[in-house]
Amino acid sequence: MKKTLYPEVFENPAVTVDVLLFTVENNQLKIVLVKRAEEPFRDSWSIPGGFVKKGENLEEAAIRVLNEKTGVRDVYLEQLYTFGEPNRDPRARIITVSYFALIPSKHLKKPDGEKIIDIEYFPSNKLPPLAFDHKKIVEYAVERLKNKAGYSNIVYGLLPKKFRLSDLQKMYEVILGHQLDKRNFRKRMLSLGLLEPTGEKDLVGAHRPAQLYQFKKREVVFFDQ
Amino acid sequence: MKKTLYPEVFENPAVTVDVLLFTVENNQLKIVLVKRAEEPFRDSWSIPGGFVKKGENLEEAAIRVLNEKTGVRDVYLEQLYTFGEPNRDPRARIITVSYFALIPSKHLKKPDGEKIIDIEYFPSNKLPPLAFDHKKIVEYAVERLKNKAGYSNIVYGLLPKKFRLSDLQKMYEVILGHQLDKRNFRKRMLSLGLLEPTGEKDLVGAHRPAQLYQFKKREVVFFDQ
DNA sequence: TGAATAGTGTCTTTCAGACAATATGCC
DNA sequence: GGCATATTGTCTGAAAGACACTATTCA
Repeated sequence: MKKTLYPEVFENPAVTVDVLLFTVENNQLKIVLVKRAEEPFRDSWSIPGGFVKKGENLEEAAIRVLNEKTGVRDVYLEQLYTFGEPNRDPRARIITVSYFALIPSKHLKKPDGEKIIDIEYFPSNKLPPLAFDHKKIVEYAVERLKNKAGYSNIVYGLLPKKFRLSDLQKMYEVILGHQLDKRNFRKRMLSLGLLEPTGEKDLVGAHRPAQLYQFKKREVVFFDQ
Repeated sequence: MKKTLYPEVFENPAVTVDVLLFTVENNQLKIVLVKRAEEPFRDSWSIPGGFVKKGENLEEAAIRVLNEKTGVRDVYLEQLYTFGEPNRDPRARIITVSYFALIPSKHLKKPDGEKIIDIEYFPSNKLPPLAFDHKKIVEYAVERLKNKAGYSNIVYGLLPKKFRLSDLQKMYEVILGHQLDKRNFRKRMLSLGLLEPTGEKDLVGAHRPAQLYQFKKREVVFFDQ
């Protein structure tokens, strides 16, 4: 079979980016979903996503789409996986490159667009029915997040600049889904050398004040890469 | 800005799959490259790849393309990363989903197509000039392979059905780029429970014959997922 | 018996995990 | 003093890493 130099345009699939935006709120790992305003799957919840534009690369597209749909800026995004089953979208062939990110829950804003978009956090283990193959994508992302958490400072995105070690521990506990020993957790976190004490103390509450820490670097460091 | 329900077709990028096919030969980690017969980058070496067809999913496309270009079948493929810089191909917007695989070096065959395609193994640390952004893709894949090797039986694909432990060790040494202690290696590999002795012995050479082993399961198991 | 590779065990160090008492500040 | 949270160290078991000698076959 002869292959044409230029692929037939009509065969080109559309390419989207989907952003899995996680947060921790009320001791639960939650994910941001938006309600679809159009068919197919009108009124179903879905992962915020959008088409990749001509001049932008995939990460730029993810950043733009995230901002348009959720108002969120300045987050660390990591490419997750590319889903491309031929019939995952009933309208047309749409291949989606998924990204994930973690943000503090208060960072979410409703976008300023002309129409109000329904946007909401859902506990990652109590999802509503989702459009397309989005259930599978969310489950894949949750799995990856749990695996990555143990070897990274990925939770950086979830915390304010200065935080208590007990805040940090709580984030890990929620993501991993189980409790951690306080002494072992502190030992390990501090030995990684990613944190530094700010010298400031948290003076809230009728109890001993906690040292506030911050991450030395803004970049997320992965230890398995 | 109003978003159309259906993306403008002319904006759709082409989507390809590229397969990074590694082997170990002469104690070197090598990768399969094909010489381009057409512009752009005519006569440059490149990663075997091809366009995703309408009815197939990404992995099916990778399997097909791999077979068409290299004659290789029945390999374990793993999705690696999706590259989508807008100008990575001078002809048009082409987004590529990369996969990688490992095969015994003898499995490579020149394809039976109408024209002879130049296809060759290159040591992964001595690459010729590559077309497009393929250098970056290969380097990314080599890095991932090294990181994965320690936690998986991914080298399964590199060995014949029955093999000596010293063969297995050699594969790891070549991929990781450094030597391993024989006793510690055997201790760890056998304790993982993935291998079983076949009872057969390798009677080649003027020395004590080696026990031949095989993997219990055909599936590649990753310990970090 | 010499050459070549197969096969094996111990010690040490390191890391993860279990576990409980003291410290500090506010009321 | 009572309450609430912060902070700290030891022991144990498991796994990783350093390290050297014996076993088997063939020429």
